[in-house]
Amino acid sequence: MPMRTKDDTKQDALFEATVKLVNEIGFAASSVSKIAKEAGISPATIYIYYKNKEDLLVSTYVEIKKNIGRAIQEDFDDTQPVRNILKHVWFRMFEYISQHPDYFQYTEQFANSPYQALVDKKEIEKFFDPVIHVLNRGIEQKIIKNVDFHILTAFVFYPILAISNARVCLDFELTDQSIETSFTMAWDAIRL
Amino acid sequence: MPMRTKDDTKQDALFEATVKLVNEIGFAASSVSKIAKEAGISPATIYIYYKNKEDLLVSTYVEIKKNIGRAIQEDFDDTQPVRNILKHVWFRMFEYISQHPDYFQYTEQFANSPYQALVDKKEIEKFFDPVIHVLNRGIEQKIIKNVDFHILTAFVFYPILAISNARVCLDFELTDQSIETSFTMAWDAIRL
Amino acid sequence: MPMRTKDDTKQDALFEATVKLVNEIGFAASSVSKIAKEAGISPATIYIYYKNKEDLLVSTYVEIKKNIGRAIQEDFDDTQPVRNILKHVWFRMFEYISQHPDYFQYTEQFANSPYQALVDKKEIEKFFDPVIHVLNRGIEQKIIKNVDFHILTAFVFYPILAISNARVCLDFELTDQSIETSFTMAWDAIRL
Amino acid sequence: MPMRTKDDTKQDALFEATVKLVNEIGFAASSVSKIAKEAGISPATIYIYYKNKEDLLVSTYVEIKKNIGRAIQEDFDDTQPVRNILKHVWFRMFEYISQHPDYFQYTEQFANSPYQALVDKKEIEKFFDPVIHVLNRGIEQKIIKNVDFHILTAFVFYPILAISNARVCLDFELTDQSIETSFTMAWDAIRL
DNA sequence: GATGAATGAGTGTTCATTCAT
DNA sequence: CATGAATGAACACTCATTCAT
Repeated sequence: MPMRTKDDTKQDALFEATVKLVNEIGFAASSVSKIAKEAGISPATIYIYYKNKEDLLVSTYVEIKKNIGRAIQEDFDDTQPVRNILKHVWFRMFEYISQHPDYFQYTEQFANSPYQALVDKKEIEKFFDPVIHVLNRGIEQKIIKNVDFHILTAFVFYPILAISNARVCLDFELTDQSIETSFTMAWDAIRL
Repeated sequence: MPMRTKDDTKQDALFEATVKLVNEIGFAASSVSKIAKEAGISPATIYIYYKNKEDLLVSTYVEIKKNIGRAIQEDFDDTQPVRNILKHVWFRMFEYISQHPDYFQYTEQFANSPYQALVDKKEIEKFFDPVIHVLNRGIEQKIIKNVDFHILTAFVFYPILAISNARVCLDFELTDQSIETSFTMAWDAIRL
Repeated sequence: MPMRTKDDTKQDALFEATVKLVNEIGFAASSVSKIAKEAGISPATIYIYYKNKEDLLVSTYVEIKKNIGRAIQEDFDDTQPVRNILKHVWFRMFEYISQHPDYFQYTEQFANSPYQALVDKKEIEKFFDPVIHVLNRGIEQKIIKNVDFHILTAFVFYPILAISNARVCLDFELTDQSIETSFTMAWDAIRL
Repeated sequence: MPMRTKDDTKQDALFEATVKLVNEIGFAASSVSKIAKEAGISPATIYIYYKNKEDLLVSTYVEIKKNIGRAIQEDFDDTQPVRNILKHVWFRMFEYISQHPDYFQYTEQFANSPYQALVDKKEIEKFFDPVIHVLNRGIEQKIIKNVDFHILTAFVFYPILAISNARVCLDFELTDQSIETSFTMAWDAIRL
């Protein structure tokens, strides 16, 4: 949590530099000084905006998660049927990852690092509350299988990550048709 | 030309120490000397068994993947219907992850680290050939949706990881019933 | 943009420590940490002033060579006859080596180490240009034998090193008379 | 001083490997294991033939010096006039260095390393006794300047090293004529 | 005699962080 | 607010040497 002060451009540069470097050379190799150099500032300056390296990395993660949460809730229409809403959210998420593969990749690396333990899970879940709400509604309406929330997301959203990962890492190409099919598969998995 | 012989227990200890430490403190923090200390040997000794740190980590990963591949092919019966085989494999994998959460978690961390790029993907895929074969058979028999292999696995196997991850990281409990349901969901996702 | 300024005394101490240690324990044994300890600074600090160990050693060499070049050109009088100039230079060099046996010994060790290959030979030769000029003048005036510059210096200056080396290493004593004779020998070697 | 045992070929290989490696990568970088690998034997085997690394390097040096001493005394004819003998020796030495630039370069590196202090100077000088004898005869016969032996060799033999070094390191070419002249210069330097 | 395994001590270098300016 | 200088601690790795076989 940065203590917002004068120079927002520095903080933005820092955010971008962190994501870029972690994607390029990995978590372990992304040192404070390298990030600082990438952002065009002094290593010491980082400690004005963030408590320490951990804080920088965690804050960057939370920031991206917030962005994703915001993105999938754009044009969110609670009056629609459950399937429509989920499809909307699903495509929004897919789109976000496609447009920001670097942000997405950062979260993937982060989520499998020990830093993950330092994140306030409640704060993250907050960003995704509306989606949880819709899933619960689907269960109540006997449209969706009555299983734990974790299992549902494992079939709805986790595959997006897997597919995106394959796309990013293995240069695997996706047609519009197969994206459409993918959502159908997600829906088939959870619907009653 | 006689000589002192290589000590198999040392290499085993090294394997276990690597997995344990990476799980406990993460990839980045797992230094060669810490791994050596955990294994009860000198850091220098590691370089007798492995070319360098990278080789140690990659070899450990490949070893686990090989184990998983072996595990899911136990009692593999190609004469069975596609669904039965997949269910068998699915449960085998679930069981393996449940019994070796540390091995599994290591692969998860590894797969999202920059080391991942160093693995010979073909070698890994080899271990999972029979499964790929069954999926293809399902497609030919018009039992399974005709989409890319990456997408199919994203819905069949990736959710296992997500669910297991939740179990490991969030102490989320699973009933036999919900495991059963989970496979049904995987199958519903991919079946025609 | 204020900052802490670089400490000139540190770099001087580093220079002296490098020379001293290389003379005492040799090139191979002079590790970065030993040099740092001798200079009274942290090993890490060296990397603020020099790119790496190689840079430290090469820079130290070039610095000494520059000093020698400067020393032998003091009171250099181009209007004098060739022999007088050479005698002046010869004695200046002899004096420098006598007064700075450690600097001189450093260059001797360096010149026979693999680091030698990393030095910009042109840059070094620049420091000795006037001397080369005088030798050429002597050749033109038919006072000095018309042979390659390398051979001339091999007889004029290289013996100084040999004699000085003997003095430093073997505690061999030199009288003023024998120094005088030594120059005569150098001159006899090259004069026509 | 190796304790000559069964396998002389191993010791020869060791000698050649040591010289080769020191020339290629320098003194500091020439580790025992690298030398062993170059010689095609185990590092441990070196300790059968030599007390330690130092012993290996020093013995190799002494061996080469002995060879040089032997070489310059070939066809040595004590009945000849002083100048003829010196010329003979001078050319023999020049020839040896030309034919064994690697051996020569090893001695140059060694003589400027701290190992040099470990050599029994008397033992080396022994190999060159006849030459010293001739120089003394020249002084007695008032043919050669009456100065210390170190100064005489500094002008007779040291320039050979300087010229050879230039040849080896700087690809500087020598004609037969200039070799002839070089000896004349050496002689001019020391003759009365 | 000869080996590869094994290691404590050390290598050059980078780290996250602090501090005087 | 922002900096480059400074560092103790750690890094991955190699060293010379010993030892059981």
